[in-house]
Amino acid sequence: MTTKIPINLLLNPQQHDDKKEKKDKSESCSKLRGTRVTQHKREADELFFKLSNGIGKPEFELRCELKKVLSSLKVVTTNGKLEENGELLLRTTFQLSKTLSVVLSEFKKVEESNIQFHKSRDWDSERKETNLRCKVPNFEIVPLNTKQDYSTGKRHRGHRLPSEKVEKLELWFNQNISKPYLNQRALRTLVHETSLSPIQIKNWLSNRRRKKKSAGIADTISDLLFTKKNSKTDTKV
Amino acid sequence: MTTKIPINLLLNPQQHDDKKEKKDKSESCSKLRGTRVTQHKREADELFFKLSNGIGKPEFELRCELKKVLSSLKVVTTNGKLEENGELLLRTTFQLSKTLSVVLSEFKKVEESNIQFHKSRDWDSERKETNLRCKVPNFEIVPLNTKQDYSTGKRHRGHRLPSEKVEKLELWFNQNISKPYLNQRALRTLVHETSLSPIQIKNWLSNRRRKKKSAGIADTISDLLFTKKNSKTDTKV
DNA sequence: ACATGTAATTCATTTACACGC
DNA sequence: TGCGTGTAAATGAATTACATG
Repeated sequence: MTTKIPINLLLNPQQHDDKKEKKDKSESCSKLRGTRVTQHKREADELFFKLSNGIGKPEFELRCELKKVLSSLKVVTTNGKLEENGELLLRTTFQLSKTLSVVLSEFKKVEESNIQFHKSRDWDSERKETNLRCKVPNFEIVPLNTKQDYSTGKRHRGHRLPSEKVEKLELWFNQNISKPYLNQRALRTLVHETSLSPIQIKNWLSNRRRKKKSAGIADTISDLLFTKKNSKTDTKV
Repeated sequence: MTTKIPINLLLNPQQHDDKKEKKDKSESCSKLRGTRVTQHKREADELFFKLSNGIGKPEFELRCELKKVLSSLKVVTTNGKLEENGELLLRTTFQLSKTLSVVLSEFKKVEESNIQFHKSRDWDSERKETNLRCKVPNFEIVPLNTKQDYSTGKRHRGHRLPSEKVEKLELWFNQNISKPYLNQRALRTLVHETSLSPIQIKNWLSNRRRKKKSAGIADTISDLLFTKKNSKTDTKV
């Protein structure tokens, strides 16, 4: 059993958040806005240190501390004038805290006592030996485009197929790259593996072949032209 | 004076073409559909050879031959069962022919006799010494997103700024990356360079700072999560 | 069954503007 | 004022489904 967490819950407090999240955040931070930076930086460091050593604590206490960490870090990252590396570090910390907070919320929802999170590689390996119990859900970060509900059975043009099914189709396509055409047996296998209809699989492969064709040409020709494809002039922090 | 050619005119006969282009294409090719492949391949090779040696020819003749080349190549690339490299070569040829055809059309529009194209680097350097005359327009391939007309003065949210102006702003941003904030002098300079309003420039820089901030965090955190950002599993031809 | 055309939809991104500090 | 941030509107690429020959 895997609990799915939409990626937007873990993103920057800037875009792709849904309204509820935004409301919640601005509320919890408003009282701290405008206060001195260095003080909050110290406080945040302190809290985060406490937090990272307090894994055995009950879930509620952890959540309270995380909230404080998040608020403090929010202030620091908003108002702080730091050198680049310091700011990056703070932002990463903010994100990690937020991730932890989201995961804890999910646990709350599952309404189990004495549960553990095991999601991020680093956290995981570092405390394998601590009090592991039963009922450990697997968390999975899902990209935004697979959020929609396919249980209704209603399918429309433009609506995305679940990404894990697309992955399986992609795998088959790459394994049969030299001749990416279906025979009866392959179709049956894929239908079984993906639970998609034969029509969907045929459509998908047809579209995939077209995409491959197109992509190859575009790259080739664009090397010969002046066309500057790369609008990725972003300077990374 | 530069003549702008939208990139979509040069792209694959598959997507992102506008309706007129599509109509034109299907008409000119329909009569050839279904005929034997090898015959047309030979014909195409022949024509392309003739073409590449016939630079001194009048524009009209060149255009006729290009049309034939395009039709033939269309058939070959559509129906042909070739090994991968051969197909790629054919497609590249198709694209180059199409490029030439488009450029010639543009010349037609300018309604000048005895003119030369000098666009692609390779074509250019190879025939520097041939009959160069006056009135040589500069062709520029423009990306799709700058297609819209800004002459009306009507601006809306979401409507893209001309890419050359964005480039200038991007340049300024990167040159002042450590402190990307405007002073009076910088603002005046940019207003003069880009012909954008002060408000637009302020907005752009504000949005750009936000983007930088966000990008840095997203990258950082996504390295730590399982989030697979790269949907770029395309196998290039 | 196939390539191709294209409609419908989603997604990330870009631009503009609102609000509060 | 200028700033960061929230968010609306729009764009364009990509995805999926279906039509045609």
